Amino acid sequence: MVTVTLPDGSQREIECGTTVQQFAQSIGAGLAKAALGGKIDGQTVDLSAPINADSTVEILTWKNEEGREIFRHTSTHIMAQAIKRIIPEAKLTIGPPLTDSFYYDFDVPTPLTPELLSKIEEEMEKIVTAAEPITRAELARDEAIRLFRERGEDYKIEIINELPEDQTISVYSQGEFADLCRGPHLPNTGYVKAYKLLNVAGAYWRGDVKNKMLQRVYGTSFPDKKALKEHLELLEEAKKRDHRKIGRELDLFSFQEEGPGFPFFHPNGMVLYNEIMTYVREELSKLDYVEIMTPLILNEELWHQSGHWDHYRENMYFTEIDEKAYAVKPMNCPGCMLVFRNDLRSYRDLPMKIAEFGRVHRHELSGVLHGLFRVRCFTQDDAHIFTTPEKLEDDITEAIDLIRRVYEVFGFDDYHMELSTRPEKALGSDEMWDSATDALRNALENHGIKYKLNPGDGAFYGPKIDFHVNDSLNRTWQCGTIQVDFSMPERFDLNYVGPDGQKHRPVMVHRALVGSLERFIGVLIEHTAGNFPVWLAPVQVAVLPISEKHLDYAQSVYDQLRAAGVRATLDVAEDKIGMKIRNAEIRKIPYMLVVGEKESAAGAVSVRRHGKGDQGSVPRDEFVLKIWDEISNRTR
RNA sequence: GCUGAUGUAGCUCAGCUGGUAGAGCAGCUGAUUCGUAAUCAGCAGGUCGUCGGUUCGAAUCCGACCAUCAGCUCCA
Repeated sequence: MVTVTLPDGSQREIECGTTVQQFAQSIGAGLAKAALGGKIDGQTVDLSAPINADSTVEILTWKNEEGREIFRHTSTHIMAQAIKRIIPEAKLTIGPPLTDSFYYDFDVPTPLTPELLSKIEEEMEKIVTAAEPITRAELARDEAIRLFRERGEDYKIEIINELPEDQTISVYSQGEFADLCRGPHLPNTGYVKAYKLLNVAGAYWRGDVKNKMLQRVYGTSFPDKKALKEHLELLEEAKKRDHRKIGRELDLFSFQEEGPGFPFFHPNGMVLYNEIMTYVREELSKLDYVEIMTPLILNEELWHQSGHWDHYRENMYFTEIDEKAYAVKPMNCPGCMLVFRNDLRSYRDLPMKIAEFGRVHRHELSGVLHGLFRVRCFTQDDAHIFTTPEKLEDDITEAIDLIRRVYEVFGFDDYHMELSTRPEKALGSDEMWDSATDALRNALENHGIKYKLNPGDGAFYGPKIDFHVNDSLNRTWQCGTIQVDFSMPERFDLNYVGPDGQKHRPVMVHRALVGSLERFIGVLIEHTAGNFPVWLAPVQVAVLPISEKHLDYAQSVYDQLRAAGVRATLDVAEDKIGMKIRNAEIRKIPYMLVVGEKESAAGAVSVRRHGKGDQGSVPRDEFVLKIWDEISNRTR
């Protein structure tokens, strides 16, 4: 007998060699039915794995992330089996589960077509219906190599050869299909009741452009059809929030063939742009920032000095003026360096916080352009903080607080932070790196902030904290950032005069709150689905006269709103009120004021809130006060 | 940049195997003056992404280019 400890701390005695499946059965039939795999002492295992010693055991179901991974991993094998049946010469590579989907990469003689997907799905159906038992076998290295050589699976052999000597090599089989796989897997293929192949795409072997391009098939799967349907509807819903679509519908911005990757902001989009800048400026002035503006084009020499020519040339645009080489700035820092260096600085000036809404141009690969999320020209709400090593942590803390406050005002809670540390190729001494990394880490931990650690992912000039925000399809985009920089002050020979009368080298921090205004606006659009809070809405109020007879009164209401600084429109069209409301609703205007006979007699307005319907009639002055309050407080 | 897909009116889309383009919405004009998500009628709008080729004839077939979309991190 062995003693099994469950996650809740309770213990059970069971016979040695009992499988996870049997153990689940002994707890309850329901659990046994829901079980997808197990976890013995923290190690995920098949349901058929025996429990051979005293251990902690957890039964994994759809509710556990690991359970879902097992489920998706088996799904990817089923898909691979189906594809091997249709294209026998397809070579298997890797096929992992993702958060809510899975994929498998194949080396195939001709690219897969979307039409093939339904054929593959039909074949998968057969495999699922057959409920093929899935078996695990542990093989010696040479046996495994022989097996995959016979099957012509060159990539699997490559993988085996790279596995450490002491690694157990396991092969999972179902019917005629066998795959090198660590597992664990479901007991049979019948578990995967609902699945859908989503798309095909190219992907490089091991993600390296130098390698051969493989064909990747994406799919998703669920234990039942209902869950699959809900998931697909969610994807559909997310597409409706796509900022590119809403940007067109609300006439916020456009892209033109004449400038791929260079967004054109329309009047409505400019309102968002300017409101964001106004708000950020308010926050900056509270913290004693100063603001500068530096040129877009600067002599190429500067970029040699800054190191961008060495490290960032590929992404830069170059030009010539009076037969001299110039570059369009991809970052704002060098310009700011020149401003700092333009004067003698005292320790009394530090920390010196210099902000710039800097417009930068970067040559991104054509294939990665993506609406406002990935553009070739954007404005950063940049700032460079010149400080001393002693004050560094306080300045970082202030920046973190600022970023979080700003995100809160915009209604964001779906973001996470990542701390990136020293990469292989790095400038500066170990001590500098350690103290800067500590400053960042302490600032995070003193706030009790959870963060993801990216060892070796820092910039060559210093460690950083990045803020990542999720889009409607759960893709993450970097927005805010706080980066410590040892390199720039050195390269530009920046100094300040200390209390001792000697020259000292300042520490520099780059920081951006929303990052790229363009990207942030994109995220904001998806986050709100275009239903902006009143303070941001391009049009805040639509005044809708019932008929021409009420135009004069409507005009006076409109004038009053405009005089109060409210962005209002007056709908003078000869439409019925239903049509005017519909038009305003479609444009997602937060407030509609219906004015007719009753209102003009009472000096009132009938308020209709976007998406919420009629809110009843209020005196016009009262409405103006209320909306003014909402705007100036930036109510979410 | 690479792989695949797509490109027809401002928007959304139709146009089978080649026979010189069509709808709805939006726009304009007129009628209607109306109470909380679409009043009626008429008009106008496209060198079918660009350039080249095949053909008596190309939106349709072929090629190149441009743009857009998905993917190119998840390690058996």
